[in-house]
Amino acid sequence: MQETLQSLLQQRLGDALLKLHVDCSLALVTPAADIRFGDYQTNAAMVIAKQERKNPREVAAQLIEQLQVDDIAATPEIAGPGFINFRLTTSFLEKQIATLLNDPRCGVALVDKPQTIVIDFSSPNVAKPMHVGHIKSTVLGDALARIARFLGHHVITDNHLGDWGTQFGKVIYGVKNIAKSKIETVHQLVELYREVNEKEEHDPEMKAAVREELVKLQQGDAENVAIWKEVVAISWKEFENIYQQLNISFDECLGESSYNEALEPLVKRLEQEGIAEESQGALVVFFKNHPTLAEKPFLIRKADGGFLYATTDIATLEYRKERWHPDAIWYVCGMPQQLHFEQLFATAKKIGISCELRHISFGSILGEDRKMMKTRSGENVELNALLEEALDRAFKLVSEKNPGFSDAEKKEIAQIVGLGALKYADLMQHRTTDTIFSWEKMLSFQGNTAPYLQNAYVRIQSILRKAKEAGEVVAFDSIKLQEDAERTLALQLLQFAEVVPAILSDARPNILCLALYELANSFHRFYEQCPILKAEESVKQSRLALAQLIGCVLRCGLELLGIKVPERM
RNA sequence: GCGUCCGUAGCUCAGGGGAUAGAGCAGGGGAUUUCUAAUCCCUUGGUCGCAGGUUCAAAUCCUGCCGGGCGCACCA
Repeated sequence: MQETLQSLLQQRLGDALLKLHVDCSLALVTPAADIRFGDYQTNAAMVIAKQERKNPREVAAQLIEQLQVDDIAATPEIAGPGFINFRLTTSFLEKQIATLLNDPRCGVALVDKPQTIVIDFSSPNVAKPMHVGHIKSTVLGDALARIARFLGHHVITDNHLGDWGTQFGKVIYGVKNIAKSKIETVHQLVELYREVNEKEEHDPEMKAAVREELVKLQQGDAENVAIWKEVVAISWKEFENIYQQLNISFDECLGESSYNEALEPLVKRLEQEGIAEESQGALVVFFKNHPTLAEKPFLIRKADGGFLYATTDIATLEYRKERWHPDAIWYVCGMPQQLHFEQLFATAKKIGISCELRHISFGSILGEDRKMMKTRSGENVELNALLEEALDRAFKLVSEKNPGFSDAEKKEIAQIVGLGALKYADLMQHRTTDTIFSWEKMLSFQGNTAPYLQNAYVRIQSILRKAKEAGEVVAFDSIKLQEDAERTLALQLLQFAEVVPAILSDARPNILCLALYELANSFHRFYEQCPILKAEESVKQSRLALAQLIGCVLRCGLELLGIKVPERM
């Protein structure tokens, strides 16, 4: 297991505590809260002082006497109420940074105990277009999958498509009775659905006919099944196009329809086992002694005998358990569905499914008016339109800056920058905070945005290209950290190994975004202050190597978020 | 009504027991014959919704209140 700076210091602290015969798991080494306090700090003395009713600064002094860090840091200092501050030596940082060169993992260790994790995300509904509401689940789920895989976990991504349900009665009725020509797009399906929906309101006969079509589908009627399959295929074609643009793929796309056969026996079993009971004509699961769910029954069969998405979700859970024996299942799904997942997980407990179940929820996307984002006519904003606008805006941006690029190159760059900006905007905030959608902000070159990070990368590549053209053969074997800017960069580069593993504990890619932003910011400062190509030979070598390393970490970090980097922009 | 999440600078947000609460934008002032200024530097701006409590230490934990979002039986 590779050490990070933090774990190394933590170990040294542990050794010192051992010598003092103190057992204290709360004594933590953390990155310094402020550069004035050095590189890392520990509150160990204060925690121990509390336990043993001693003076914290005295405890700190004793601790420092036992701390063996002279090979890596200056003598630790006591500060404030009893913090111990560590300042790593430059030579140690230089030594450590050398291990990063040529490391494709940028210093990030694999986890000790790989887990099998099923990640359920995206999950759009068939016969409807994907809209803004799907983007967070899709982008966040993909990023988490990439990160978990990178750390060595066995990840199964599963797109739980909404490809079954009452809406198909209407769609099939529409296809059979209303459609004038062959249906080829999701928009036509939506139109059809809308028309049927409106007409059946004041037409009981039609309502009955719609219902009949649904029943026939559920009973396996050949014609209706064929229409259903066609509808799924039309939808999938459009989804696939979006996923392709977003560079997102799935191991499995087991939609709700995959579990049709399992529902009946499942419900019977739950009833027999006394887990579910009848109530007001429906079959429900009660959680009688649960603090908050006591009065919230979980409906698994309607009074009319139909099943619900709760039913499908239980069946899906059992299927996943059986097929993959996962250690964890993550549901990347919006906040409004919290109650549903609490109920689902409580049910899982009742039926003896013990793997870790997490609802990874996230905030909504709001318009600049702070209300749910809608089009002027009050409809959901379609994802297709959103992607198109991202590409458009990015294309204009590139064209302004680099009119000389060919259209093909501009398009390629627009794709990377525009979609990167869109994804990054969904990942850079704490996931539960609502996002206020703003093209201007996400495409800005200032602040914590994808273009800012991509631009840092592009500048690095430009320098490396020039170096190559000038015939520089860079021996990336030694980095000398002379300037403050260089030292800061080295520290941040080494801390990448600490940040990435920390993301999953609370599913928060935003901490990676922040770290990358700070790295890019430090690079830009370094870029202003420290000439690279014009520096004298030995310094040039070191700075080129440092720049290359920054580029690698930026690229690696952005890739973990599902974002690409351009070579020019 | 019950549940749940949230209230931090003019705006958008970090920070979720530790030091003097941080960024970006906006406002003010500077830097460019460039290694891509799509950048950088300096600066103004905050009783962390309010009131109690726990603690050596609270924006952070607990309780109450105020204000908002979302969810609560046959949609997903």
